[in-house]
Amino acid sequence: MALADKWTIARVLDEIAQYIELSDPNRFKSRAFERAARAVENLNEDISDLVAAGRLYETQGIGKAIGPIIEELVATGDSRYLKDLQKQYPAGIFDLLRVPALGLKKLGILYDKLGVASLEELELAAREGKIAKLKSFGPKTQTKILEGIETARKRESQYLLTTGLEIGERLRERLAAIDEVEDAEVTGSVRRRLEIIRNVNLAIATNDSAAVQKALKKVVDKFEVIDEQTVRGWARNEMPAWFHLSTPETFGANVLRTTGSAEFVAAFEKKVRNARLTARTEHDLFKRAGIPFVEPERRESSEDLKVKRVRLVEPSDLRGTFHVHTTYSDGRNSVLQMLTSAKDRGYEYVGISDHSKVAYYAGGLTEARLDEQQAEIAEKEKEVKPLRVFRGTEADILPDGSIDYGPETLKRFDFVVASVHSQFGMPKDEMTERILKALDDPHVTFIGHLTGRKLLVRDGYSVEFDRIFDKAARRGVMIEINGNPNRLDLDWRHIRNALDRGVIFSIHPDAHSIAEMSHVISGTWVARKAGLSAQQIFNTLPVDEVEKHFAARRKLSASRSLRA
DNA sequence: GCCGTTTTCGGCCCGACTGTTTTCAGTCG
Repeated sequence: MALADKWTIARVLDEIAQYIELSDPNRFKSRAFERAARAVENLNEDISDLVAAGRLYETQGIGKAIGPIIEELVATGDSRYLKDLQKQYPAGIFDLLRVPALGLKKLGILYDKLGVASLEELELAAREGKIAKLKSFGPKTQTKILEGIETARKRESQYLLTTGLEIGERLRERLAAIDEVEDAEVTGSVRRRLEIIRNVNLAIATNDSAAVQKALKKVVDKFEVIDEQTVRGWARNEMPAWFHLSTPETFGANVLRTTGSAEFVAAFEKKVRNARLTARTEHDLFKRAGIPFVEPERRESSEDLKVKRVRLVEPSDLRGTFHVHTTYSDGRNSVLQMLTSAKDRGYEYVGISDHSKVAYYAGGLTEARLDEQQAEIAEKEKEVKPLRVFRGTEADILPDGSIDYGPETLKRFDFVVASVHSQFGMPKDEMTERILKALDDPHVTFIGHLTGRKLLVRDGYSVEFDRIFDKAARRGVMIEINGNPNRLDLDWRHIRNALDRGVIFSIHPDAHSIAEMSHVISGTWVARKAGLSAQQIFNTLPVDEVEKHFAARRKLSASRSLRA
């Protein structure tokens, strides 16, 4: 029984690579550790079996230095090599990577020459002008770092929704275990599925708030009583959690009020003329108020009280999905593993799309590798019948707006996800023209992650949405709702506008592993926040209609290239 | 550090951008 599995080992090797990059001028040394980490991840065999059989060193990328580290991890679950490195640097030094323009090399120099290992020390050094004087640094870098610190600070109090969901659910379970707690529910921006949040809220029903307050002290590390009904607490290194207490009889109002948004709640209370309605559940509260129930995702503004209620799309409405990567490019699971996970989700169809040729950094496929990939799909799809497997690609939209691979190769695909992966800094008009030109290519089926944003890391590139939506609608090119929790791109705030202009959406996981197939769920949050029903999502269609659509697109691209 | 030799050193996935440089290193995708 191994004490470390391949994922743990890969993480250790990656961490070692980071430390080496800090200190060692030979960049290829850290690369070697990264390559070994990827090699370990891609093993198809149990790593402890491999070690036991003495065949570890047959793996490409594992040699006489990294091999023993892996053997030690398998045997003891620990690495002395990593521990020594950790001792040489203060904990948390890698947090500084959140400052844009600061990479591992610069971080290494800053620590070496100035002893800088925290945001505060970095800011002080920059303000005193010490950074500009360092070799290979200068005044512009120093200014950039100061700006970067601002960005990092602003983001420090913000968290991804998925983090809030995890913390909220954990707290809810612990609350539910307290005797005096009748009911507990995660509310606030987490319940509204807002993509960026600042805190976690929980509504608690109890007849003994004193006892619950006492018990809460054991649930969190830090604790502050705001008033009789409200307690704020913090778990170590986590965002603040607000606990809102009420009697079981008024729990419905408690849930409504603490779910928010403030604007929505105010509109609700105005509508019922501030009558003090009591109800044990939120649904009862709506009923007593004579207002049709509003899904929590749809409670951002007062307008949400007025719009016509529709049944919002749910994950179970999706009959398949697209934009799935495999080990052929930068995915971590094989073709068969990804197909199997689609089948296990009960899908009728799935579309595989590895990166295109120019995406070297992501292992983009040359035409020769594409042949191999398609041959493997043809072989493995027999094992997952009746799942229908569509052949696709995530093709780069090149800086001039043309699509990577060119028409001869693009013809081979059932669908093409076209995405921007380079030159993010293009001016708005150029970036817009670039995407508009991509929409002219008849091979393009979907536009992937339209704005390229990475939540809390970088803003998306700026584009003129109206022009892109209009043309996408005219050309019959669909726009992806990328469900990766780090992206959630397109932003839900833009979707209603796109819909009014005739755009069709499709919810994709952008999955790089089996686990990431569940990103379609976060994708549905975006769609629900925008008020979309199943009828407005392409991949709720049954497989024969999807096939029909692709066939029609192919005919179109054939006729257009004839005319050209 | 790993690999693979025209076997014990030299190359290692690309390209744009930026700021620091007189020719290139670090960062980002």
